[in-house]
Amino acid sequence: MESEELRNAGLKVTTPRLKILTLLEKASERHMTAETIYRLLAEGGEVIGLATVYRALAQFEAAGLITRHHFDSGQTVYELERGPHHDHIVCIRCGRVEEFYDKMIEERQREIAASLGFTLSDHALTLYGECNSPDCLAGKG
Amino acid sequence: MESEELRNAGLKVTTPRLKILTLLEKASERHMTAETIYRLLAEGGEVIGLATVYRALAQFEAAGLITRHHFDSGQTVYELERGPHHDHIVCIRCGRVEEFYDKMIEERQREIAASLGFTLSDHALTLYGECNSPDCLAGKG
DNA sequence: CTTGCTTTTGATAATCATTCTCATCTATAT
DNA sequence: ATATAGATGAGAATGATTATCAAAAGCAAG
Repeated sequence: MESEELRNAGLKVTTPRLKILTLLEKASERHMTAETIYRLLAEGGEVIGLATVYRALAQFEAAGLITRHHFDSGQTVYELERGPHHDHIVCIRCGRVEEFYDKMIEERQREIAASLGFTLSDHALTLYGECNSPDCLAGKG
Repeated sequence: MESEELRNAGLKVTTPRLKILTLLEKASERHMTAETIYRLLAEGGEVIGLATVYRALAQFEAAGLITRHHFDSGQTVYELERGPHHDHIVCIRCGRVEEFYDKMIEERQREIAASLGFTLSDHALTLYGECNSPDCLAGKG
């Protein structure tokens, strides 16, 4: 239950936090902007202040519940942290996001960082291209 | 000469554009924010409107003269396009940026995109870690 | 090398995403 | 039920970037 997750993260269990966390778990789209989360909640009748949405997202991120991504479009998107690490591929036409994991790339990154004298702590890999899904080719995807 | 580059890019040769392009070519730091470019020019006695800096950078990017990067800090940095493609590794302590190119990673990316049904057009790979340079370990790097 | 027309520039207003402020409200321990 | 630290919401503030518009500069023609 979401209450547990919040408690474990050292956060008080409040209505706004529960609503936001639940949305992140239930929404069909895994990668959302703060604005989108705010809007989806409002459309569902749950009006939560935008500032509260930003605050909760920052706290969830600090607690490791979610991850923040900066794609090249400049938008900041949040994603519920579940399952193992993965990278992203974004469709430049319809914006759809897919995930992937590649062991070889992960290993090479560590080698490269080491060879440059860095202690690797994180990385961001995003591929951009055109997904050729029917929806995308049609118009809006 | 820079005038040529501007003309080839289909841009009129103007003083502000020349100054900005020259700075990008001469500066010791290859990755700069618009604000930094503005400040460096001002310090060098070349006061150019900040709006003009942004405009010129956008035009240079459209012309393929420079590239824009979004690192996870959220800041937008511009880099003169010279030499072949490369990716970046950023020190999370001092902000230093190094470049690298890895053929194996490049190839895997193409394979991954294809396997997911995408036509790859671009990618952004940035590693984050601590560079262990003396300057960085000291204090400011 | 002046004229005229188009583009560019600079100062500043506007916009957008995000964070801050602060008075009010709520979760939770007692 | 009560006290209190922490959370919320509305809107102001901030920072980065873009838009507006009058004045200035580039460039082609005479």
